[in-house]
Amino acid sequence: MPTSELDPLLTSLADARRARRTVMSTSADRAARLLREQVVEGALTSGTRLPEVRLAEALGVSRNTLREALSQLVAERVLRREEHRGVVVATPSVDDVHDVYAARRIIEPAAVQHGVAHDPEHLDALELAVREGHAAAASHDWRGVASANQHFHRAVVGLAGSARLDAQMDLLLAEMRLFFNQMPDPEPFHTPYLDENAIIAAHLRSGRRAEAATRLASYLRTAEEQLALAFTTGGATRGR
Amino acid sequence: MPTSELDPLLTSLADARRARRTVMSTSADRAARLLREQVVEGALTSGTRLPEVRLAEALGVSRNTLREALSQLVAERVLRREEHRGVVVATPSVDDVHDVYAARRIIEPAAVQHGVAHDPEHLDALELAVREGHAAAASHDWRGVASANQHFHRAVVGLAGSARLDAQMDLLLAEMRLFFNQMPDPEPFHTPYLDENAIIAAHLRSGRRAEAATRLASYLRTAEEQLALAFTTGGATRGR
DNA sequence: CCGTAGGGATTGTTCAACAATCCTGCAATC
DNA sequence: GATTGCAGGATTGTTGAACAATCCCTACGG
Repeated sequence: MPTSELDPLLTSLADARRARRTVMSTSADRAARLLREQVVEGALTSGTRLPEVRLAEALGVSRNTLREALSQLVAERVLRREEHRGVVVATPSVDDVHDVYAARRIIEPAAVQHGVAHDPEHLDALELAVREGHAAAASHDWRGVASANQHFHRAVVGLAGSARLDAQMDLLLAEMRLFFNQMPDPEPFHTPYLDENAIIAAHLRSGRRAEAATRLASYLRTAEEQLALAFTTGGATRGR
Repeated sequence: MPTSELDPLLTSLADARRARRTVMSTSADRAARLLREQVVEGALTSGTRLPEVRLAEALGVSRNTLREALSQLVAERVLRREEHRGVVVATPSVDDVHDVYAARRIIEPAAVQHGVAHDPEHLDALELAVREGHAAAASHDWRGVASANQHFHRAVVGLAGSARLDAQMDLLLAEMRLFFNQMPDPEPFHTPYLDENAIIAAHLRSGRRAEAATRLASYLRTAEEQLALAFTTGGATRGR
């Protein structure tokens, strides 16, 4: 290939173009992103039905493109489609809690112990999430603590160095938000794990992977128990 | 609840109804399932564009419902959408190979070692896949060997006991099919791993999880190298 | 050889419609 | 009084046609 010098320029332009694309994107994608955001942020509590016509005009798109967005979100498990009854925000049960944690207990400790991307960049992301969590806790912002916690676990999976695994983890974390939004009193659930995160990050910074992995594993076990307990006893507000 | 005796009948009916729903399903879902099948079975080689009009009339659905199906499949990464250019069967690169294997190297050994569903049922599934592979090899059906291999690894992940992880693994295995379909000579790639599968299954039947996990880990490492090698030197037929 | 204008094809998106299905309320019945 | 039957309305599933925006290719001109 004789063309040599301008190659970097070409690729950078292609990148920019792709970036603008992802910013602009299509109407369906934009609608999907908005809806996903609303669901994950808890603005739409689980179980609420989403009528297509109202939703479409609220988003300023036609019903058909809205349905494309909905298909996308249903495939991501963020929404559930019940035939001829409409799409609803998923209403997870305690079984879903166990299923999600079964997956997390497999993925996260393994990423810590056998990940191939334990570079400074990812370790920085871990510690950044820890600091973010402490800051949010200082101002009694439990929602911020929850966000920071999720950022921490996303960073944990990032250590594996697989974009596909990262995407999968994002889906799992989105479902976690649904769990939280369904709990009666989510606040005390998050704070205890702040210190645990800090310890794990420190272990990893020093290269003590095994310790970090076992710590994370037991961490996840207790978190699962607590969450399941809150679901059964606390009478999580099931969909009517 | 005083109503007691007919409760089982009620639940069984509800189950049947749900089952029929998943069988019949909607047009969009059916189209999506057909397309996914075609892609995974290798009938549609990677890189081929899928024009909406022709595809729609081939499937006997309108363009709008087809687009719903396509949105679904794009969300599943089975297809890739390039704006204003159409959806194409994903054309994986070497980077994708490494990414997929990074995920598998995290998930599979961990499922073997720390899975919570090592019950007879799942172990039977493992051994069934082993036998299926040997049978296919006996009749020199390399495609059958590949299928059996995938069934084996799906069963491995099944040991984790997480439906979500299973679904994720199905996606990864579908991408593996794309890799194979792109290789010039896939036959000799699959057969060497038959014995390896048998050994791992035997280890697990005897409860020797650690041995099975390490064996599987090194297995995946060499498989990744071989596949990457075939991609770079073999001149995998990139999109025209 | 390089750029460029034009035309055809394909995608993104909307609108309007219709059948099928679901939900709600009310009347009729045992 | 609770259940059944039955309209009527609302919502979903699906279609067909249309149009602008964009891409791809080709032929033309410098």
